[in-house]
Amino acid sequence: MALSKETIDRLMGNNILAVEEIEKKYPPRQLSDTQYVTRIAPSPTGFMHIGGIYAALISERFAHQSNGVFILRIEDTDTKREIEGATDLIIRSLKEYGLTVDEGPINEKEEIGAYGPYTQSKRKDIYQAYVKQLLEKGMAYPCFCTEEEIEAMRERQTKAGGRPGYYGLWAKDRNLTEEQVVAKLDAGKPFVIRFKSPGKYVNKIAVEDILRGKRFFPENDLDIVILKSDGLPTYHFAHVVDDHLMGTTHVVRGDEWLSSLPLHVQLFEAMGWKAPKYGHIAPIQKLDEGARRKLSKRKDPEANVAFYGEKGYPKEAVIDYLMNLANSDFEDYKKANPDKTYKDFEFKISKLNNSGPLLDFVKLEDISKEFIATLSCDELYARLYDWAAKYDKEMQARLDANSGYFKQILDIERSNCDRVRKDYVTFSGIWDEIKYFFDEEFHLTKEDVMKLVPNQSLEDMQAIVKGFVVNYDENDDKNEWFAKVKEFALANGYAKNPKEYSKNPEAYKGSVSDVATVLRVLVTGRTNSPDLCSIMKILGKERVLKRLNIIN
RNA sequence: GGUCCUAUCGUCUAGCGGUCUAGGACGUCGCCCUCUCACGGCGAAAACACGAGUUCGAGUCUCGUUAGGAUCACCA
Repeated sequence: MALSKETIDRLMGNNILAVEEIEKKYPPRQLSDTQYVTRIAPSPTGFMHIGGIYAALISERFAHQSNGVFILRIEDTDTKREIEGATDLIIRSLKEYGLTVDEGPINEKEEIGAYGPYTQSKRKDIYQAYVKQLLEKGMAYPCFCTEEEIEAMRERQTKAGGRPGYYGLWAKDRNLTEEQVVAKLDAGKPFVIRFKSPGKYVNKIAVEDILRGKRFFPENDLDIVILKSDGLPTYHFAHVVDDHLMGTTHVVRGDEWLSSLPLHVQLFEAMGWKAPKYGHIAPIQKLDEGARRKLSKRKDPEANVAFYGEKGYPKEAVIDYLMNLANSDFEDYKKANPDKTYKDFEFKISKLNNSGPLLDFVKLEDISKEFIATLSCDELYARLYDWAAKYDKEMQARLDANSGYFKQILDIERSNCDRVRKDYVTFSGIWDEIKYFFDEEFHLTKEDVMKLVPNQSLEDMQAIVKGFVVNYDENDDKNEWFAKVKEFALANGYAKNPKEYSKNPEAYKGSVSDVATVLRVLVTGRTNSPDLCSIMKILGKERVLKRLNIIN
């Protein structure tokens, strides 16, 4: 019972594309069955969510691992929520994390790929052509209900204990006669186009999910809106049209879509198209006062990928962490293959957790630390510099002014030793670890020292300094340097090692480690630091002596 | 409320009927190494949500219960 051609033209206008023409422009891809086409389809509504990167990583791996195609499609059909610059941010974020898109927008103006446009607002004509086709087949109809009417209907439905929605007898515009439609059109009433669902709620359908296996749902019987009054499609319809035309083989998306799966399957069937395979992934969650919840865009700063950049987590660490969340055996792989990257790892989408992983910063920090430890001094310097240039101008200025000095500092126990220290967790945290190397940041007082070394008297500390200074030669290597410290310690009532001391604490003033601690605190203001001998060499004799003199 | 998803150490998880007195990683704790702190090495504590069933045998299969989560828009 389709409407007449005239009425459909009034509904849709009369310069609608022919669907045959469209289909011709989007030929099936020449790919084998084992090459997958995936996509991520974010909305430009604000910042890039870490969950978006997570989903992108999964889709990207899935596609590229199979020698397939990874598409970026911008879903900007909600003009009210759209935010200026958000598309650009999405593109930049993906790029930053090494998620290479084969097709899609590459900046605000250009795009790559033969199946575009990849921005939904630019595909308006395409959707409308298919809506018109559905109208012609009598599988869709105009609905003139106002938002208030729909709202009132929903209220009545829920009050009566029923299922809310535009379906069955509630779908009052479903069987409008041609005359009624024309009359409403004449009256200038705004309308939407709804899909005339052929489904029955009591029927059960089976749908295959690549992560979860076969699942059963009630058939969809909701006459959902496919074309909004602004002429743009809703997600459901755009998804079906785009993924058909673009040849998507696997739709990997958030599990919030699971419940509309019956609808999407039905839509594909109504269009006469083969539906893609679906995989629904659970969202990343966080622990909030003992309860798990989805990361909130508004409440949680860590939901924003920019957060990780600002903090200076290396992007490799973030990706490795996310990969670990997706496939926990990735860390075993990394351990067995330290030189390989996540791209060499055989990612298995079926191994994804179905309940939603919890964001764990302790683990991320561990991965980050391990990664930074693999960097050479020059690499670390370059990475730190890039970070500073973007997020910390003051730090950048310091690096510019003292690059050689910084490299010396960053190289302590790095290139010249087989086990690299893991003091640096993030780029933003490095400065705090090393700022004692800068006199303007070094304000140690006698009182500070006494607080930091409570088990040594001032006299003993002064004696240690005196004993150290007489023999100090800045050209000594590590062994010579330490031999002198030891010599002094032994001659002055300190045990030669902590074990000896703890065996017989009454016999000593402390152990050689106490001697080292006194020197360390005086020189660095901290009770822990990398190799003291190296630090002193970098600082230079003059400054070392000045610092040692603090307690005199 | 309807529909749907999920459930193994604190966290990420391995496990796909016997090889599970449940394995790994991070974290925690202890010991060793050690000039401090680290690094490294070794070790410990730490989990199958609960209840029925199927079976010779259940973490693994079925059903219930409970608890989390998602969804029910002219938002995606």
